[in-house]
Amino acid sequence: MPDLDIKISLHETINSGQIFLWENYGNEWFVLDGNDIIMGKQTPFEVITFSKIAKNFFREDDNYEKILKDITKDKIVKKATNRYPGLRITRQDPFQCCISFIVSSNSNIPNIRMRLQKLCRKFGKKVRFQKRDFVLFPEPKRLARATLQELKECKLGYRSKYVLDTSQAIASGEVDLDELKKMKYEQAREVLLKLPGIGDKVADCVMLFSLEKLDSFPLDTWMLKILQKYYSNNICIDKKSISKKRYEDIHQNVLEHFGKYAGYSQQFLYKMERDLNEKRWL
DNA sequence: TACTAACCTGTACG
DNA sequence: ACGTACAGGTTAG
Repeated sequence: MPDLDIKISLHETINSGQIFLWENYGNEWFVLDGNDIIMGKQTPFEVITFSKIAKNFFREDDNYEKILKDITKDKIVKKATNRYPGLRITRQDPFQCCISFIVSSNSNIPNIRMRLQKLCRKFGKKVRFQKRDFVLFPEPKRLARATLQELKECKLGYRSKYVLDTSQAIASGEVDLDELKKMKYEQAREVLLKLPGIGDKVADCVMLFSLEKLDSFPLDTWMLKILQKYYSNNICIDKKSISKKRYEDIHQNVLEHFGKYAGYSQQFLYKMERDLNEKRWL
């Protein structure tokens, strides 16, 4: 019996480029999230965590209908919401989210996944959950005392130094990611941008997927392409890459056009355009 | 302030 | 085969 009133689609959500460490076994989906594991079953819908703490990983607490009503004022977004019913933004562990997107720079999804898996295997704790073996994502303090050599063995390349320095800043308490949840977008952004390896785009990803900033709108190469393709009348983008000042300008324009749930709009648009271009999600 | 080149690495393509 | 280009960007100059 297909669920006609599907509120959360595990398949669409997990296959939308916001999560890299996941596995699917039929009806069951497992997502690595910090020192926890999220297991979702699609039908009947159920979410169980390794920690037994409910954390609304799929943002079950969002008023999805209200958000859809708001973002579908835009016709292109409306089309995407019809195509991907149940696509959600996730609420991820902030540290894992930081490292994941630092590692994502100038790379592609299969490669990002490979690096993160190597990080887990080298530094993560082994656990057993639902009769399966997993290795958790490493804790900040563990990565903080890794060597550059070890990180390079995980194929992080020049990102190794960024991962090490950022891990140290977080492990030492110099930057408290949980504190950023309480701040406004601009304030949290300012703090994140001080961390090495975190620039405009990565900061937006971290804020959208782990720091409760639904007004974040990561501007990657795909989103720039999308804005040029569908929104050239509303938002002017002349080049392939953009400068720092331009990024802030465009974000302001984007917010005015898409509204306070711009992050959700972004996820639907991103998902649609990637699929249109037959890009891999794993 | 705005713009560029360099950057690790795996994979897809010619 | 084997070389080249490119991928959810960031940084230094």
